Amino acid sequence: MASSVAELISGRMGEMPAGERRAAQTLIANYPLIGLKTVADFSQQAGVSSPTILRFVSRLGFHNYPEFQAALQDELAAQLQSPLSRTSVRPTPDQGKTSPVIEATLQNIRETFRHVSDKQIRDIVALIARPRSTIFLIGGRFTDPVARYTAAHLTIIRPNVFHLTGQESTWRDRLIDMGKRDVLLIFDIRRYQDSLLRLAEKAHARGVEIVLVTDQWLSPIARFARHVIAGRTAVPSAWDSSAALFVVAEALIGEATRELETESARRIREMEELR
Amino acid sequence: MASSVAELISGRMGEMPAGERRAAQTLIANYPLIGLKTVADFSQQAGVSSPTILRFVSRLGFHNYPEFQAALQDELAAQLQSPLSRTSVRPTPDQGKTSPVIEATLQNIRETFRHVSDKQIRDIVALIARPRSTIFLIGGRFTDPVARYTAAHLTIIRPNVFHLTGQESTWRDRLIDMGKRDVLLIFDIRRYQDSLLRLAEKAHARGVEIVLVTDQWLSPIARFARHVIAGRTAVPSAWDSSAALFVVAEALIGEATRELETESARRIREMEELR
DNA sequence: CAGACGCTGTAATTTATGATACGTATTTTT
DNA sequence: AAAAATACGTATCATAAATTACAGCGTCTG
Repeated sequence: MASSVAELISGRMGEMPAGERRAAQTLIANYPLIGLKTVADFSQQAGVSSPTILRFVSRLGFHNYPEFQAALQDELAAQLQSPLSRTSVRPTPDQGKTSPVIEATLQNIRETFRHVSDKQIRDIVALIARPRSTIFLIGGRFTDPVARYTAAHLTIIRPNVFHLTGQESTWRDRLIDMGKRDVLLIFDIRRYQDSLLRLAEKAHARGVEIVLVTDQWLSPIARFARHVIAGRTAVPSAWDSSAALFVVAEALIGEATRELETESARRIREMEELR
Repeated sequence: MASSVAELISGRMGEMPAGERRAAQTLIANYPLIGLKTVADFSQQAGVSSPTILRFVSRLGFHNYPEFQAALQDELAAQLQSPLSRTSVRPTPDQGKTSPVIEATLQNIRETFRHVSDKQIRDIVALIARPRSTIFLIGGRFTDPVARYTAAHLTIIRPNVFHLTGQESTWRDRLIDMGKRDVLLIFDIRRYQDSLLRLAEKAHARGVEIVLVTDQWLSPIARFARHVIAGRTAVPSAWDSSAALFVVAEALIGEATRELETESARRIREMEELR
């Protein structure tokens, strides 16, 4: 079972007539992007007619052109997810023999921050650092600890930070305290929890600014969120990894601390004195 | 002159209405492949209608959808051309590479696992997976969330997992339940907490096997611990980073799950049925 | 509270894309 | 060298995709 389209091609290049071979060569030379464009583009680039392209694709075993494009996209998706697994590039310089799960985790963190812009972080931090707003935090079954971690730090650098804890009914009642100036920071990865969605919906209805940290498949809460950060969670293990979300949380904490530098320094000093 | 589409998006995300922002978030989360599919696919994935996608694209400054796709393809082409420049061809080229704090975090994780031997992990997992023992978990001010996270997972794959929560007096009383067969998993980084040290000492006196996950300066609890894992926590920020500890926890969870594969599968199945 | 504005989805419209039929050219075979 | 078979391109068709028009809805504003 040939896995990649490129493999398929090199396997059957021999049996192909001249025109189709030109198509094959063009595709390999611009792999795989030319295959994602239209048949017309592809045919022009290859210097053949569009039916030739279609025959070529059909010879590869695909029933129609979109099916062929879907295969290319899937490959590309897999490649972009884990750049290190590319067959062409195998840099492994000194990172040597850490376990695959750890490597995947590191890659997830990197990849996550590739998709998060500075501006996004700054915008969220601006919300978090806004002195007059109250901040509520909550997470799902496995991510709630990350929410707690974040809360533990934020509560030191600024007032009015509350982690929504305990029974669902308990924090549902806290909705009454939330208003337009306030911020709800939610961590939610699949399988997404209905209870969190309901909370987000109601909070949104009250005008609360919702910040969502989720996985790359986006929790349905994204619908109500002002800001969404999508972290990578896939690792070769029975569980998803929340490490990337954890690092996102640390990044937010770090930036918020810098933002609130003077105030937080004062708070910390006062706290020390209270011991 | 904004070069990348991702950059464009993060620049204008703020001015966008809710629906278009959802589109933006979905695109960023699956960058850039979802943008190469059809408008219908994109809209469905984002949970909005196709006109919203078109308006979103138009707001980014493109005159039509194909033009937008062409821009994405050009980016992708540049990226695929020189795989090694993946890190340099970034959505936000203004910061060069990932922020120093993130880089330090990644380095910490890697460094941590360089010093942790497979045997160490295996020994600890053997303890955790021992069916007859009860497992208690606890952490310090900032690391307790990591303990909770670990507990949340372990409690799924095996019985008798307890996170020591609430007041110090509460968990001190749980000491009475701890015996020689049991395991106490402690997370503690500086500034080390006296309360945890006292707990560890007493548990040790009762013959409990203590596993300590700490920072590289080793919590005093190490004196009582059967196994110690020292993670790196230093980052250029106001706070220490617990990310390495978090990944250590995930590694333990992952290995324990594999170890208890058959039993945990059965438990998970039963749990599903109980819904 | 009424009116205006802006956002969003449904449905109709237009565009362009993939697929097919057929005739011509090219190669292969005897 | 002639006939057969295969390959290829032109022109046409069907269909799927992008686009536009419009109406409903919610949200701010005076």
